[in-house]
This record gives sequence, C-alpha cells and structure tokens, in this order.
Amino acid sequence: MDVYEKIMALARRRGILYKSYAIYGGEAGFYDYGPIGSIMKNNIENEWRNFYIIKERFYEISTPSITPYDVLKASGHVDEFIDKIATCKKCGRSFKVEELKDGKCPICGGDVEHGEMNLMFETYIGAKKKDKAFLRPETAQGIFVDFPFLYEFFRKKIPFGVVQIGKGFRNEVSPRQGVLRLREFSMAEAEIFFHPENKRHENFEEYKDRKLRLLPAGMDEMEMRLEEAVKRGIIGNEALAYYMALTHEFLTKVGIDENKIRFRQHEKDELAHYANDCWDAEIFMQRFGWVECVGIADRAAHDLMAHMKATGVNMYASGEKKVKRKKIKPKMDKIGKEFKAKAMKVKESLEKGVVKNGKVEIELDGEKIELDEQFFEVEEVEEQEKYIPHVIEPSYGIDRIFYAVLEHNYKEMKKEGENYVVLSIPPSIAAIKAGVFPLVAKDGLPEIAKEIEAELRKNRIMAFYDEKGSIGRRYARMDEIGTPFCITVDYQTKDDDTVTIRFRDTTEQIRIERNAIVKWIEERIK
RNA sequence: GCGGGCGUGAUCUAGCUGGUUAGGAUAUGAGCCUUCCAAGCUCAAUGCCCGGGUUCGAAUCCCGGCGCCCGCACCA
Repeated sequence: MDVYEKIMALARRRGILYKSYAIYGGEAGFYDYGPIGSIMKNNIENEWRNFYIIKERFYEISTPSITPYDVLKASGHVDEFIDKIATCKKCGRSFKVEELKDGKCPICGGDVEHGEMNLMFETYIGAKKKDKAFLRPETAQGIFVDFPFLYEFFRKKIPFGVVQIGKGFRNEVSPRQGVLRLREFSMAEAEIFFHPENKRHENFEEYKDRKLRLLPAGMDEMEMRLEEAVKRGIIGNEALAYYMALTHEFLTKVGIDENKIRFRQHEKDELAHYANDCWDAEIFMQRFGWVECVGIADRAAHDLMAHMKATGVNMYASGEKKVKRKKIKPKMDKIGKEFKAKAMKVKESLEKGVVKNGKVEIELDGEKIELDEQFFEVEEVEEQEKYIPHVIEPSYGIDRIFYAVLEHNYKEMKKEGENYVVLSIPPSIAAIKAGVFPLVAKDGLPEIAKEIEAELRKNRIMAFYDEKGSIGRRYARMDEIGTPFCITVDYQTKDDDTVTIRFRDTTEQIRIERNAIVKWIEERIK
C-alpha cells in the first residue's frame, strides 16, 4: 500500500472523503467531503479568505454555476475548449487532429475516426430547452461579466481585486487519481485588475527578498530572490511575483511542506487560450509527482475585451493621466453635399481614420477613397486616458491542495508493534480543535468533562467529548483526524480544578487551570 | 477513449479445479473492566460491485455494465 492508498483509506474511515454515489457503484470524477472533511475544507477556504479578503482587501462575490452559451462563446471556451480527437481504426491510438498526416494515422497510416470533445458540461435553461448553457468551467467569467458594477463598487480605483470560491465543472475524459482530477471541483480564484503598464504591487517590498524555487520555461530549475527574478525578466511583472509569494505563504500556512513547492512557468504552446503568461504552483506528491495546484496567470485584457466585443458594453477604465490626441472633426456641410445618403457612413469612418499627408483614407462600401481637408479639420483635444484593465489571476484548486495537506502531514509510526497514524495538520485546519475526555467514565469525571466541552463550544471552539474505551484509544482516534489537543479530566481535577492537555505531535502533557482552557486553546488555533 | 490487471462486511484478506451455516484479523457499537496512550473479556451489526446467461445448484464459469489500479492518449 502506498501513501495514497493509506490516506484514502484513512479518509474513508474517518469521515474525511467518500467516493460519491458509492452505493450505486460510484461515479468516476466525483468525491464527497464527509463530516470531518467538510470542516477541514472550510478551514482551508477560510484561510484563503484571510489572505485574499482580509490581507489583500479584496471582496468576494458569488455568481451562478450555470452560464449562458453566449458568455462562454465570447470568452472563447465554446471554441477553444473543444478537443478534436481522432482515433485510428487500425491501431486504436488517439491523436489530436493536428497530429494526423494527410488525414491518416501518423503511426500506422490507418484510417481514423473523428470525434469531438468539449470539456464543458452542457445544459439548457428553461422548460423549452431553448437556450443552451454550460456549467462553468471556471468561476472567473462570473467576475469578468460583472466588471462594470465592480469597477463602480471600487469607486473606479485600479488596481482592485475580486474573488470567488465555488464549484467548477469539467467533463474530463478519464478522471482518475481520486480527488486530484474531479469533474466537479472547488476552486478559489482571484481576479485582480491592473493598468496594463503598471503591474506593480504596493506591498511587493514585503516579499522581494523571498526566494522561490522557479522553473522558467525552457530553463533549468533555480532558486532566486523575487526582486531579482522580476528585474531579470524571468517573472514578467511584480504582480505575478507578488502573488506567487502570497501563494507560497498560503500553502505553507495550511500545512503544505515548503520543500515540496515549486513554481513552473508554462511553455508558450501550453498556455490556455486566454493567458499571456502563467506560473503554476506545483506540489510534490509521492504517487503523482509534481502536481499543478495553483495557476497564476496573466490574462491581459483578453476576457474584458471579449465581453465588450460581444455585448458592446463599455469595459474601459479611465486613467489618471490626460492624453492629448488629434481628433478629426468631419465637416458635415461638405460631406452631406458630396455623399448624400452615405454621409453618415463617411462621418463614422472618418472619425476613426488617421491623417496622412493631410488626407484620410476611408473605405466606403468596399471602395477605398481619400478625403482631403475640405471635408474635415483636425483639432487637438485633451482626453482622460482610458484603457481595458489587465487581469492577474491566481486560481487555486482546493481539492488538490486538500489532498496534499493530508499527504504532507500523514505521519506513520510504530507504537508497540502497531502502525500508529497521526495527521499533523496545522491547528487552524483541524476539524476538531480539542478532544475532551474523562480519564475513566465514573466517579463524576464525565460530568466535569462534559461541562468543559460545552464551554469550549460556547466559545465557538469545535470540541468533542468521548468517554468510550481506553484513554489511549481515544487519543489515537483524535490523532488520526489531526485534533491538536486533548483535554483530560482526572481525579486531581476534583481536588484542584486543573486538567491535563496532551499534545498530538509529541504526546506530551501539561497541566493547566480549568478556567484557563478556553483562552489557552483560542491562542493556539489561529 | 484504447490496452492490460482487479472487484468478498467499514478496512485487509481466506475461499475461486462450481455443492450453501462464506472463515479470519482489524476497525465499529453495547456491556463489563480500566487512575493516561489502539490492553482484556462478553455480545452484536455490517459482505460475495451491478445485471444477464450456463447449471439441479454460481463468490467461483461466460457476457455486458459500473468502479478501481497500471500504461497510452487527454488534462484551458
């Protein structure tokens, strides 16, 4: 049994993960988070919120999973998200259509069968199934289409960021590897809008000396200070570098092993249809090697531009600078006389035209004509600079991070010949913060322990009371789900109102005053 | 999607040359015991992935489906 199998067995046994629809035989690509797993996942997501909402001052929104056809047509997903697959009838191999040689199998020359795969789940809106729609492949589009409102909300100040945590859906060809490749998965995405020429981050200073393990496209792995990486153009801009550092900090905070994180830049031909540049945070997992868990992409103006083109809605932001511009003012009295009914068309083309040698060339009904200065005058105007903001997008696969947290904190040891499992996750991520036990279930000890458990819960601390079995067994159960502390009420408690607190990772115990418990725990689970 | 292997209580597994009370271990629940690390004793619940076929009779043989694992392909 490798670690993966051990972890999935533990997850199953302790209510962390279940295979979905198991009683119907299961469905590939879907997993349930059980009672303990759900809390842990929420804790990870809340830690993420702590970074992006509290620290970065962004806001979270929540938009629908079902997305109308037009939106994803505009974003490019309808066309780009299709994989055209050809399968050879002779040797059975599958290829991308571009790989075929003269329409035949590139390996054996056999005839091929064409198939198409769009990775989006299709659905319909309304009873008549008239309007085609998709389950969103990413949460990002919901943010982009709200840009005009959000820009207003942030009082037209750029940069600003908006985040969303939610489900994304991709109809994977063959999902395997448990929770690492799901058809329905949780993602946490931040869309940060920048001026195209100013992708700096005001807090870059904080991370500029941090060294990250980098794997730039076409280069060897290196470890480099972020400031230097930006200066040397290895990382395209400060904002990308900043969010790489933030990602690194977040991952280690939730319990990922720092030595198992690296940042790999996408090769040009590997980039998504919407991305200019992209760095993945990859996490090392024993069975699967380096796995992409976070993508930090520079999406440039791709999405806002696409939605503006499709809807005509203005996606411009106005800059602080004023720009001087030469503006062509058509002379309508002349144009009207000359072009009659076509005058409006001429005016429109002329306004968009460029002056060359005192003339402007325009196209009228497919015909090129030149207009000289009797039809227009040139005026110098001062306008507010306007631009379509660029987007930097850190996008986190929560389920993959969740699994990595389990794996990196799974500790197995021998205890009197038996395998003993401890999940050494950070206390902030643990589902249950404290187990509360009477040393033995008699002589009034259970009553005291129950009071302590209730008091912890009153203070919003997830505590768990247990009096069954031997004390060792109760500790062991808590260790397996990563409960960092166990509080035990013993006979001395009746004398002096103290309890023992036992540490998960060392099994050491200390004794503290009963009335100090809540504060003591609170301080250690942040 | 292609090829190969596999599928027995919650978990690991015995049984698999067809014969019926499907066995064990661990875990779980109840009780007893227990003054700090999965101790012990008693009892209990949970199973042959699903469907079809062959047969007097299928966990066992055959076919299909689903799932899992490995390789190929795919993975914005």
